[in-house]
Amino acid sequence: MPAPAKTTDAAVVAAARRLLEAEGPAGVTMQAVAAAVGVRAPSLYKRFADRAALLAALDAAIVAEFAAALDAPPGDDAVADVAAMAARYRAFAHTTPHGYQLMFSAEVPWTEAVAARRRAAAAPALAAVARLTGPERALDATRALTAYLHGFASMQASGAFRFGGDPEPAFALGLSALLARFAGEAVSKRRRPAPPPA
Amino acid sequence: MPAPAKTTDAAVVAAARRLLEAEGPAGVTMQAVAAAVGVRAPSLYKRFADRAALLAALDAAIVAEFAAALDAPPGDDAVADVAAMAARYRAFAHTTPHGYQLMFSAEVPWTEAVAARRRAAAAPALAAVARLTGPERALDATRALTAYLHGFASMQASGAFRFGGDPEPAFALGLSALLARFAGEAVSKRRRPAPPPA
DNA sequence: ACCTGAACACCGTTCAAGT
DNA sequence: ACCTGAACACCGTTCAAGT
Repeated sequence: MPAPAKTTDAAVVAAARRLLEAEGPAGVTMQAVAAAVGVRAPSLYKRFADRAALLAALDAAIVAEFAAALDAPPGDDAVADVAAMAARYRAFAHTTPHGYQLMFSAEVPWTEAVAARRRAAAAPALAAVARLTGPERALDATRALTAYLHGFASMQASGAFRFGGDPEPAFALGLSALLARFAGEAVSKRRRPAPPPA
Repeated sequence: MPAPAKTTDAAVVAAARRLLEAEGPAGVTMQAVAAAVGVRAPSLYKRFADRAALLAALDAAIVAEFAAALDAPPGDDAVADVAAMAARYRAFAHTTPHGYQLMFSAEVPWTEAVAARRRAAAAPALAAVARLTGPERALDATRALTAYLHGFASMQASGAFRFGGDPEPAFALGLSALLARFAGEAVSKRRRPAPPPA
């Protein structure tokens, strides 16, 4: 009758999280995770239906980390707030590349629960962008900005931009183009005088 | 002494290409590729050092496909040329998602040869952007644009943007913001009158 | 109730043996 | 020269048997 649990769901996910960042997704094997919590691989199937379910739980933990990393109280400059959030986004992707990439990986099966978590995590970003664009354009603007941030982060992570020098000016150029348009085009460049008539 | 080759490197890569698009990267196993060319898995090791080398050859084939899909003769409107290239970029990613994604996958080991192929494939895009920005800003602008296109394509492929309706207006918004900045800010929006003095 | 060893199907990879 | 079966280490997963 004694059946002492040797571990917990949370401990399993935490072990998976450590393995992910240390070894990449291929290092998150059922055997390695089990060993990290002092158990044999078959025991994990009492807690998670299969490896995909474990990865989905890991994804949930990472989305929470990510949302916390993006979070900051709004200041009085909406442009600066969004720019700062963009910087935090990049910092997270750079600091924890495997965790970041798992959120976009096909290894995490797409379910309604996954989608709901992402929407919840995106809400503060949407709100910050809305302060810049108004509510009408907030969704489109957030999508465009997120695409840009994700594209830059993932290309940098996968080794693109390895030549031709510093990618920072390129990042700044694209970001300022987006923010300027979102804010109504009067932000980071003075208007030039009208061109002379033809 | 007879030792008739049953297949060729090109046939192996072509079989891998078909498997990739049909089943995703996990479907590209040495056994499945071998079976597709009428051979047993160990024979593939006479042609490719290991699965990573096969994937590198597959990547080369895909980069060539991609470059061909982007290619088009320049017209007389540089903005329209870049916008059209962006549309072809998206079309490729949408039509052949697994092929597209392999180019950014960690499964393809990063080597100097891989990097050289990518630079060659990016040259026409760089040239098209240079017609818009001048040579000084062309590299930064191409990087920013590529990040945006890649981000949008990969988020759409991974199922983001599944809610809140059509992602097309978001794509158009971000693209026009980038192109307007690249072209010097006078493209898709009329200047507003100067704000009244404070 | 939870844990375990043994087993199965499936990988990538090596290698001695065939022709 | 190229191909093959057999073998090995390693996966994910199942299940009967232990406590």
